[in-house]
Amino acid sequence: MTRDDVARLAGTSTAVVSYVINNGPRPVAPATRERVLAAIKELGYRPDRVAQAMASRRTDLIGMIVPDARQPFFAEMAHAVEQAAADRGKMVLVGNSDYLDEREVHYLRAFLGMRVSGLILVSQGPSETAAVEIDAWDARVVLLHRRPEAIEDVAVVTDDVSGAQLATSHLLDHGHAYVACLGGTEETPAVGDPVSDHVEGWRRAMDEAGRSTEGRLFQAPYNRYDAYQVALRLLDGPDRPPAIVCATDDQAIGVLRAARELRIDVPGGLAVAGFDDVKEAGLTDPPLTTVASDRQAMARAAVDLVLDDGLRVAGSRRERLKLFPSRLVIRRSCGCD
Amino acid sequence: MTRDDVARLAGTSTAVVSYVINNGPRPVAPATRERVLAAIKELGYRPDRVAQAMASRRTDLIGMIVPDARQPFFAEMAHAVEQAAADRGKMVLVGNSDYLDEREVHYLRAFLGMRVSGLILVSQGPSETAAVEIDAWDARVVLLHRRPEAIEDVAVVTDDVSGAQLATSHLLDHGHAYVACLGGTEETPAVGDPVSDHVEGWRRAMDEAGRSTEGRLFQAPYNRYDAYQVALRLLDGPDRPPAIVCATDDQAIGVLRAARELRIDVPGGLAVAGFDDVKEAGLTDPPLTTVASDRQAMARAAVDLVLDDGLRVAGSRRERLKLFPSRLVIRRSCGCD
DNA sequence: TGCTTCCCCGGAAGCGGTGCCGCACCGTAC
DNA sequence: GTACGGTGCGGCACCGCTTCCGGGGAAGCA
Repeated sequence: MTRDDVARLAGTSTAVVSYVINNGPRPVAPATRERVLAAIKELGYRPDRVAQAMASRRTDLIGMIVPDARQPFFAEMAHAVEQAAADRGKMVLVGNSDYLDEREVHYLRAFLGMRVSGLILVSQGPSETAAVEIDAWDARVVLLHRRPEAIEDVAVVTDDVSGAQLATSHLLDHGHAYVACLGGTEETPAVGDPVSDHVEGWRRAMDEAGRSTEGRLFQAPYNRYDAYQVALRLLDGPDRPPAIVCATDDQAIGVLRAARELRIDVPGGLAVAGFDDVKEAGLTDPPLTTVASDRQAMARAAVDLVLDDGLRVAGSRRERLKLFPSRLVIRRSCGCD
Repeated sequence: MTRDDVARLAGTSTAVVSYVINNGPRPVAPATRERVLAAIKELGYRPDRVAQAMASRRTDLIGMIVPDARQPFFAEMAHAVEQAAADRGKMVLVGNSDYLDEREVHYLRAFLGMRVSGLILVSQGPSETAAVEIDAWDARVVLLHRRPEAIEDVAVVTDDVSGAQLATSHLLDHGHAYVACLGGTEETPAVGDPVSDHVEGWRRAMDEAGRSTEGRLFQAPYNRYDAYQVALRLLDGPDRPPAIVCATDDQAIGVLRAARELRIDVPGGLAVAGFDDVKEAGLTDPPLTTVASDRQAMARAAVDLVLDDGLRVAGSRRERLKLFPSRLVIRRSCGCD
């Protein structure tokens, strides 16, 4: 089934079939349109998207790369983006980098080669190869959630510094001597990594309260399983911290699990706060106090930026930034209630 | 940058460039090949995948449709498929149907229009529209995990009946008077729905042990959040069941959470078993006894079937089935240890 | 040396659409 | 009756790549 068949049956040219399918670029007389539509239906004709993409040099695809869609936060993010894109008639292809630069670039190349109309990148590492690939293709990219230094493109991120500060202060307000911080795995996380911002926010809050941060920053991968292992060791020691802010909810869930294992009461013996407000945060025991931002709105912003020409704005990195506010969601793991 | 540029720089024809890129279909003299490769590198040429797809009438894409990739089970399944496909040089596009027939068909059409080389369908509802769409396109489809009656294609599924039977018997062996079952939401789940098989397995085990199943089957959506709500009501009643087998681990997690809320000790006051063995099952409190199957192998089988011509086999539905065994993973929620 | 045979390579015809450009036809103004 | 503007369609040149087919040159053989 090709346009030719349709054109023949409708007794028109193939051009007219195109005009009808795309509502343009030239008008078609109502009667002709009807004939074409009828022929399409009769033959069960479906335009070949590949051929359309080839000829029109565009697609209604958006590529999205995330570190690992099995983690709830990324899964929810991807879902939000999918919805926002669907609202604008676009489809999202998502690829998992598995926290590997190499796979990130692999998907980047693959998506770009597929002529996606834009790319939403929830980056992981330093992404230097990704950066060169991006401007080799002169691709339309928006960074979401993380903002690696190597990549200059427009970014949609949350105010992680304030968020962490909020959470830390809140924990401090509960009267704890200090608050430990569970960051990412990197010794010195790159600028643009939300986790480094979390750490920064935590530092500020601690400083303001006049507490030392010395030796109170711990490292764990962002997922609950590894964080659980780390927390097991951390909480079992002699100087167990009275409170912990985590860089992600998933880590916090691991901490909660470790605390239960060790029969440490939360929040009685240990206060915990997370970050991201994943859906599950409401169903942990105790429910997790965490830092939220408007995921829907961020997804929409990212999609809008990538589709409209919001990307090509000039200006410094700071200006090419869409910063969403963080707010504290108080549940019970902090000691409230 | 097109092939023409490469050909010009290398001093060959465009055909030769193709031969080099694809290692065929005709051989190229080593010296020529080198020149072409050098030109490609110098220009930073990347073949246009869309044009390749258009000309060759194939892609290295596999479409996959799942109900909701935010649920751990589907996320893990998708990940396994992604890996299996990557091993064979293919890329997977995944779409979420959100349990809506309409969106399932939407993705089906979209993927088919993109000329994917095959489709792996983790279906949800009855999928009748999906079925007509599939043979309208004469698409290469393999069903994974679920097997709606409307779709005739080859399926890769687990032996859910035995699995549920195993789990139920095990719970019974712990001496409980009976085992309740938490199934899906449908009054009469369609044939091919694993959940209906779970229920069937549960029935058999109960029958064998001479226990009545009357009024002991309950309904809940497959996710932890809704299952939690259902469990809250179920467990709070006067005749709380002594043991429950759930149709999915996610439901079981919801049940565990509800039990904790109600201060019911698991497994002391309530034994629980799940189904699927998602990663998280090892990290619940208590760790979840569940039914596992080899997800890796199933993913590989699905990918192999969809890519090779395993699909076109004749034979009855029963013959067009790849059944993977279920095995019981004993942890602590059942009362062991 | 003349004729096959084989190996490499190039020309060119698609793949299934898009969309520019121009033509034919009709109605209106003069 | 001729000139003219507008409207609706159709011809056709692409988009960038694959791959068939055939030609030309070198090597092999008599």
